[in-house]
Amino acid sequence: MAETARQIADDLRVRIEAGEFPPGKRLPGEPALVKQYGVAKMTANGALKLLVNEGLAYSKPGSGTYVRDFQPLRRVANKRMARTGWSSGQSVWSPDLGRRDLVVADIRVNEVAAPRQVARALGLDSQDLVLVRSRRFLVDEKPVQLATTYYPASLVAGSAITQQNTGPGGAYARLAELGAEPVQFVEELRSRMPSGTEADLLALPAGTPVMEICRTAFTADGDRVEFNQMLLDAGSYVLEYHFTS
Amino acid sequence: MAETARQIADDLRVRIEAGEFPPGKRLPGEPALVKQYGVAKMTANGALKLLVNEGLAYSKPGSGTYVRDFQPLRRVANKRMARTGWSSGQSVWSPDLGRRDLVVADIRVNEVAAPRQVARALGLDSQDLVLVRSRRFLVDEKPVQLATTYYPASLVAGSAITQQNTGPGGAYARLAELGAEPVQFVEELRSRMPSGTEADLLALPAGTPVMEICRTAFTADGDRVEFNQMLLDAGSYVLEYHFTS
DNA sequence: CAGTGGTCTAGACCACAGC
DNA sequence: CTGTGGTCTAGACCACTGG
Repeated sequence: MAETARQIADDLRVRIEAGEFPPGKRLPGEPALVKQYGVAKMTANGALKLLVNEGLAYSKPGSGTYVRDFQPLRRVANKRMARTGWSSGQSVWSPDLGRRDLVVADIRVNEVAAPRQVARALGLDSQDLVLVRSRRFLVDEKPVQLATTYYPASLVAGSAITQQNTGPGGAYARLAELGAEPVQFVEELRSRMPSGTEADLLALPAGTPVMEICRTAFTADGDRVEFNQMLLDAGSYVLEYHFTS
Repeated sequence: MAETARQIADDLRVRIEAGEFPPGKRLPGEPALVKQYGVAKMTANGALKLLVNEGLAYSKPGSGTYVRDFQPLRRVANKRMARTGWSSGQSVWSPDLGRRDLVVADIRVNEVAAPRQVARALGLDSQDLVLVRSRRFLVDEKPVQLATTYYPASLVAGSAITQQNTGPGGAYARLAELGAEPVQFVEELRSRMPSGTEADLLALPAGTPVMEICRTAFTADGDRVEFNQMLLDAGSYVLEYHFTS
């Protein structure tokens, strides 16, 4: 009686966390909330929308509102260091991750003048040409990551990096053949809410942030040979970094 | 004329990105939108709420809705590696960050039985005691980070780590004196929307995600001596990682 | 087909800002 | 004090789901 949308949402949140509504379970619908709490339909809708915007639930129009479940992928930035023995600690999240396939789709390759940000990252002039490879990664048909990679065009001209299929070992193997093997990396990472376009491309439910990663790759000589801009569905990923200090 | 909330928000977003409304500028208010687009007040409110939930704007009740501006801090996980010459590439975001002071507040120290997650991370039994240090970091009076650090109680008993002030060089210097200097680290990172409590503690505007970092610290022998759980205001931080592979 | 979530309207009341 | 954002109501229409 005379509850507010926020209070109804709080109530439901408590019951979700208490396990009354396990992941995947349908929450009480708008008509039920209207009857139970004696509020208007719009208020009930607002309460559910709060939960959705918090990323706790998602709604299927015409069907219901359901508790979300998380099964994030684990992205280990530096695999080689991670393999050394000392880092054998247990994972904090998603320790029992089944191995799921990462499918690459929508590969596009073209050559453009270096955008400002890219030129600065790679140490180029803004008139210099860069090779752009963009692609989309899917897991179980669901997009989880957009990636756009830039290479100095003069460096990779004629190599398989300019093809859709970069060949065995991928782009890094080709760079190594060109005498420009990347061995050192810097990643800059932000998190924010997605734009509408980004939300569409990643098929993001409301209430899901994205993680934006800008990775610069260096050769042993300190030359910058790759700039990779990634956009991850934050609900689909746990990132892992290993380092010494 | 019969615009929907989403369309109005799209319109405003375009104009924001075009520079018509620079950061800090007040957006057209609800009454203005009602008149301009011929919609109901609730629709105008919904349009502005969309922008707020995207993190593009914030509203000051009684005053107006304003375009947000970002001035993130830069957190470099491994400072030592970052100092080496090869990583001298330009920063992608916030290149001209002024040096702002990170103030520590609300330090609480106590001893409890290890929570499950902590026990697993530190390789302890759940009956083992851990020393818990929790604190809040502020920049310009605004909270930007919550941190809770756990140490095996038997390791740090009697040291200054059990005090509010850990002394010169901080906790790591004390660990080094105990023969347990942390030199290797694993960080696991997630991003998600905050709970209501977390949003309050960090004074987060709506539409701001948090980044959750779990860091485990190892000695050269591979012993785990610290577990640090951090919660960052995503709008206030850019993270930077350096590594080889 | 009935039930669901999504959205809009028109009007109302409140708390707060800032003059 | 007036103007602002925040929220609620009661009723309406739509598109979609699922039996």
